[in-house]
Parts: sequence; structure tokens; C-alpha cells
Amino acid sequence: MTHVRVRPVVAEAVRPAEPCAICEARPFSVCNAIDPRDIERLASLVVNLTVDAGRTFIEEGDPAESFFNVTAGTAKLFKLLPDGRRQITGFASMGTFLGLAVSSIYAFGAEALEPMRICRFSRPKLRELLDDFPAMEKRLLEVASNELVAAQEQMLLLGRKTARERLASFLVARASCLCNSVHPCGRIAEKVMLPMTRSDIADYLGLTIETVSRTLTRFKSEHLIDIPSASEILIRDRSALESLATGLH
Amino acid sequence: MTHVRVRPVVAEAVRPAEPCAICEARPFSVCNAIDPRDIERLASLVVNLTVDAGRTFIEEGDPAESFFNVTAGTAKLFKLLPDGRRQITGFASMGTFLGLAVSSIYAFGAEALEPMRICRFSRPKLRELLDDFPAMEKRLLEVASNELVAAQEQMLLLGRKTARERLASFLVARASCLCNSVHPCGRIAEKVMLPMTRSDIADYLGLTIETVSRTLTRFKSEHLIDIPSASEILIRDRSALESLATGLH
DNA sequence: TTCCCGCCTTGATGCAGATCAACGCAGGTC
DNA sequence: GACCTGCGTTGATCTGCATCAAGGCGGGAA
Repeated sequence: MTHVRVRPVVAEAVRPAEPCAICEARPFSVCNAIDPRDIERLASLVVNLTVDAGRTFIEEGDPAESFFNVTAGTAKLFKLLPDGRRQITGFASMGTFLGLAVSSIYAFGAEALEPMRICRFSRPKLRELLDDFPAMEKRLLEVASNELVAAQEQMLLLGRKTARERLASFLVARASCLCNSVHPCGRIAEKVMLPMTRSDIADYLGLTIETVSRTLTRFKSEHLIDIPSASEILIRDRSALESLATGLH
Repeated sequence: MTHVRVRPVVAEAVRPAEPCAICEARPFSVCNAIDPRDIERLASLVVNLTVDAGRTFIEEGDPAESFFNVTAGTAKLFKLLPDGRRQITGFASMGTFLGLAVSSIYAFGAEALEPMRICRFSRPKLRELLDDFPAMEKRLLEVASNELVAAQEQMLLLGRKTARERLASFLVARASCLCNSVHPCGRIAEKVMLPMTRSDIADYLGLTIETVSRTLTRFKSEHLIDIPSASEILIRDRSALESLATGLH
């Protein structure tokens, strides 16, 4: 349950070889609220960074000097208790905007699960930008509202669902999100990629690694899923998982 | 664990005898982002409602046609599972803005704990208002950001804290909020008023009524609190509760 | 190839909190 | 007054998941 605290990273700045105009993350991000004509302005504010897998690029409690926008890779967002207990509050992937809090310190830490590329904005500069482009502020409010809904759903999961229901919810949510490269038929992928470890899943669902592992093994024996490799799940009986996820037996 | 489903309320509209200009909730609300000169416009959009204690005025899953602003009283916000398990995601009191979701249906229900007064805005009308007053949109983003931080804190509580830590967190949070009428010295009240039942507290903290009751009794026997009545807690040892709340033994 | 190191799985046991059950008490009704 | 009803407390018991413990497995280094 104790987690080693990775020391904060000073990721190396990269000259924006490719500006926001051709950013492949823009369609998924709040940045697409900016008119193409004004995209230069956005590009001038941004610092592109790369983050190695395993590096902590936001440290909970540090002064919140920057906003971030994920353009590639995945991060886990988490809060810690003094004795090392950890709650992962979400995963951030392409297009996710980080650091919204009004507070002057970060309310959560962020660590890369895979090699990442992120954009950094200084808070005051972005503040100015938002004053000039209300459309972006609107998008941010939409994003925040959606995250609030997701957070409430997660509270229901953490407060009232069983281990089986939590894992089922997790798999269904992962399958229906855009996080997977493979989408054979429509919105729900049969193959779910898991860039996070069992420990991360446990800390996201309020369980232990052992319970996560046992529950997945049981799902497999019940023919609900297959586990071709630890980081890959094949959904065999989607509707059964969805029933489980919503609390029906 | 099963909860009776109160049927949706059609609260009676009240002629706005007192417009927004003299609203006592305005200083605590997003409405104070509106310039006093424009307050007429705001008042023309709003419908004042009263809600009896125990009435459900937002039904989870119903079409989200309105936004609400609480001007008096307290409500519990909750999500339900089909078998009646309930998670209370928060409490809304004076100044709280409800219904932010982008979605077309409400993501949570709301039920009055006490007699309430609330303002109702139609979504399209408020949308127009926000387009004309970006300052209010900014305030909404601030509010949403803060709620997001609070939601993450609650996830940590639900996922990783013990029953004792949860109750301690709850009491400390309640004491430091503006929800109490009595503030003898500065920000933290010694006396915490609890307008909600033990069942509500349990559903907020992911516990059972019995555990809530036993834990409070134990706090009392440890001289951390006094319980003059079921709806009233006196904090005797604030720092011990704060230590507990943050996970220190 | 072998070794090593993280990560994952599986089994045995323990315990915090849930469940089941009984009762107390205050406020409302008649 | 007597009765009822909803809420809270307390005790006995149960159980789902945590904890403790032991291997298994795969990928990287040399």
C-alpha cells in the first residue's frame, strides 16, 4: 500500500517544431474553441514538453503555476495520504486539460504511465487568453461540468459498489472511451488496452491489487472476459458486464 | 439500505416579491458576478420556488430543463443504484448552483432536508444570459473547478479512508463551512449543526447508519466531541479530529 | 543462455465494517 | 394519558475484502 514518491520532474522544454495549427490533439481538446485565425496566439503561449513514463510532472501541494494539456500518452492523477495510501482520481489522455483549480496549489499529483507529450501554459498568460476568447472559457466550463458528472459517478462506485461491480464499471467505461486504438464496431471496443498496472487499477477503484486480480480471474472463468496479456482485456459478454456495472445481479 | 422513492415534486411558483437586487443569497452565489445595473435582467429570468422538507425537486434521469440556485435551506444530492443503494454526492445550501451538466438529463437527484427556497432558470434562457455576461460564466467555471477539487477529496475519502477518518473529515469540513449559524471564533465553529439524518451521513460517507452512530459514540467517549442532541455536535478536540481526518493516527 | 526484478496470481487467514436484531426515545395524534 | 412511528443507539454475529505469504511469469541485461 506504500508508494515510493518519485521526485518532481523538470521535463525538458522542446522547441515547438509543430505549432498548435497541426496539433493532432486539438480536435479532442479545449484548444479547438480557438478560431484558426487566432491559433498563432495560442501557439505563442505554449511550451511543449515530453515526459518519460513513470515521471511525476505535477506534485500534489506544489504551487500551481501552470496549466497542462495532454497531447499524447496517458497519466494517472492521484491524491495521497501521509502514510502512503493513494487514491487515483482519474486518468488523463490526449486532449485532457489539467490544473483547473482556482487554488494556488495543485490538489492532485500527475504521473506519466507512458511516454507523454504535454503543453504547458503559465496561469496568468492563459488567464489573459481566456479573457480574450470567451469561447474557450465556455469549452472549459463544459469540460469541467462533464468531469463533475464523472466524479459523482465515481463517488457512487467508491461508496456503494461491490468489487465485482467496480471492475465491471471500469472495464465498460474503458471500452466505451476513445482510449483504445481498436474500434471494430461502433463505440464499444471488444479489446480494452490497460496502460496502467493492477496497482493503479486498485487505487482507482478503492480496492487492493489482490482483489483486482482475483475478480478479473473470476470474470474470465465466467466467460465474461479474456485476458490475453496483463495489459489487455477482451470483452466476451458486454451486456453481462454492463448489468453488473449498474448493480443488477 | 433500500430507500423509498419520493415522487417528483411540482413546487409551486411564487411571484418574485423580492427581486434579485435584495436577495440575501446573492453575495454567496454566482449571481453576484452580474453588475447591479443588469440585475433586472437576471430577475426577469428567475422563478422563485419553495420546496417542502423531504420533497425531491430534481429527479435523477429526468430531462434537465432547468438550472437551480439555492437561496435558503439545504438539499442532499444523490445518485441511486437500481436496488436502492444510494450515494449522497454532496449537500447544497445557500448560494449553491445546481444542474451544471452539459447532458440533457440530470445526473443526480436533489431532495430538500429543510424547507427551501430556490431560484429556477430555464436552460436556454440562462445560456443566453451567460453569452451576454461572460463574468458570470467565469464565476461558474470557478465554482465548477472548486467542486471538482472537493469531489477528488471525497474520492480519496471514499476509496481510502477508514470509518473514523471519514467521520472526522466530515465533522471538520462541516465545522469550517459557512453552513453553521454559530461562529464563536473565526472560521471553525465549535458547534456543528447536522440538518441531515444518520442515514444521510452514512450514504454520504459510504458507511452504514450503525457505523456512523458507533463511531460518533466512540468519538464522544474519547472526548473528541459532545453530542447534545442527534442533530448537533460539539467539537471538543479539533486538532485531534483534524489529524484523524488527514489520516494520521 | 541465466539471472534478476517488477508485476501478477493464487492461497490461507484476519478483521473492519456490514448485517441482523432488539430496544430507547422524542414528537405527533387522538 | 396511551399509542404509534421514525430515528438513533447498542449488541451479537457474519462476511467481503484486506492482509499476509508464497510462487509464477515475462522482459531486459550481460
